[in-house]
Amino acid sequence: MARSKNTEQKIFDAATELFLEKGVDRTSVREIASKAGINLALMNYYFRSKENLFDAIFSMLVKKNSEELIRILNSDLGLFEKIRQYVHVYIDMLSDNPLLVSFVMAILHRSRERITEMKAISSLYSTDQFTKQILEEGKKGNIRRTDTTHFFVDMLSLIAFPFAIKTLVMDKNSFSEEEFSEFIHERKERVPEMLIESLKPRS
Amino acid sequence: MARSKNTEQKIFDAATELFLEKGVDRTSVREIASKAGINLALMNYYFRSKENLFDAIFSMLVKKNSEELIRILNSDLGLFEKIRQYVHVYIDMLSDNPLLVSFVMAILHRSRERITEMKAISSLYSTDQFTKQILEEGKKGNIRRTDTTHFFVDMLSLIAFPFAIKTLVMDKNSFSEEEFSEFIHERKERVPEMLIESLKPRS
DNA sequence: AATCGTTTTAAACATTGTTTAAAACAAGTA
DNA sequence: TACTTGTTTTAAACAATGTTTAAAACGATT
Repeated sequence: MARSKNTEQKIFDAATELFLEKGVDRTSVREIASKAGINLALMNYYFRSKENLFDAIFSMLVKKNSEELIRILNSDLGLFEKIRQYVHVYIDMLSDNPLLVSFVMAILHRSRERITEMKAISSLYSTDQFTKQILEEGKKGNIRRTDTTHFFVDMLSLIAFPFAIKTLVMDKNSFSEEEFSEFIHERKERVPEMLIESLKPRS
Repeated sequence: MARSKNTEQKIFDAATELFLEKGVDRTSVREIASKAGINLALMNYYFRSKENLFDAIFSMLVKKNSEELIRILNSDLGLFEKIRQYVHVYIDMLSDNPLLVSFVMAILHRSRERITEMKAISSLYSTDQFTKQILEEGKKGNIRRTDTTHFFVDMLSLIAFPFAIKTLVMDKNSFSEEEFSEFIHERKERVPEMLIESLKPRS
């Protein structure tokens, strides 16, 4: 049996917090060990290396946060309502974990060559159903014919980027944390309307 | 006189390339010295520390790339034409330096607490003229009344974020470098039209 | 209480950013 | 030339990093 309740989990939790807060490369193993209250070498005992620990944490974060989003995309909601729900849930999720975007961005830059092998990433890719829906509505004439890749990128950009530049936005507008939250809250209405507007046939 | 042509510049150039490519924290001083063909200790002789060298490089990159953008924002172009030019020039600039966005994103996460003191950043803030223009056009009824902060964030998001997730977009769509360039090229028309559309009075 | 596999520990290792003190150099001065 | 002065370069050492190792401590089974 384990001597203490669950050493592996303690390492995992401490590292998750530190990685999100300070970034992987600026978090030392000794810092993780100290926060978890364990011996330095136990990190290498349970996870083979710091990089391996990071991979595990990254996978967990992506999986935990992407499942509900994928469910919405693959649901049989109407297109406009689906867009509204997706944006709403996505922004709420990032509001709960505002460091997630910057963290993922940093990772995309940091491990560019390893992206393809990071299985967790591909779980974000299930847009087939959503893509088909846009194309069909286009054929029916209910919306403008739209490049689905562009549209999805537009949607992700409007949702996620503001979190990545949170510091800049707060600094420039002298926002408090509450004011930034309010700003983000407003985007839950604004972004879907903007996206839907861009889909409606030209008047 | 300097023994070799310009050691300081050689360090600066080598570090710039490596920082953009691999990120600051994953670039060692010995690697910089090796690439620049100089002794290890010269980095600390010319720049006081690696962090200091990074600050100098970051300032240079921001200044070099932001001047033309600020000029456009403060010009007396009509609003729609100004938006078209801004997006066009910005995307061209990022196309020439596609690692810039990820680099800046990583920095925003990495040095969150130092952002305010990074003077270079504030040079991106000169949006007063642009903001005033949007408000005035709104009053005149030429466009919808729009929250200027939201609009500027929308614009930046649609311009910059696709570069940050370049790897994902290429991976998902099996894009070659050329195809990604073409994709980005298309956004130079798409993004301004989407933004302008969102400003036009509801039909 | 003896044994076995698992978990934890302290110590050492190579590599990182940084500092130091001496050497090498260019330019001016006698 | 020979000598001095200030700048630039060098090699070596430093503390801190991620990692490995071998031994100790532990819990469970016999």
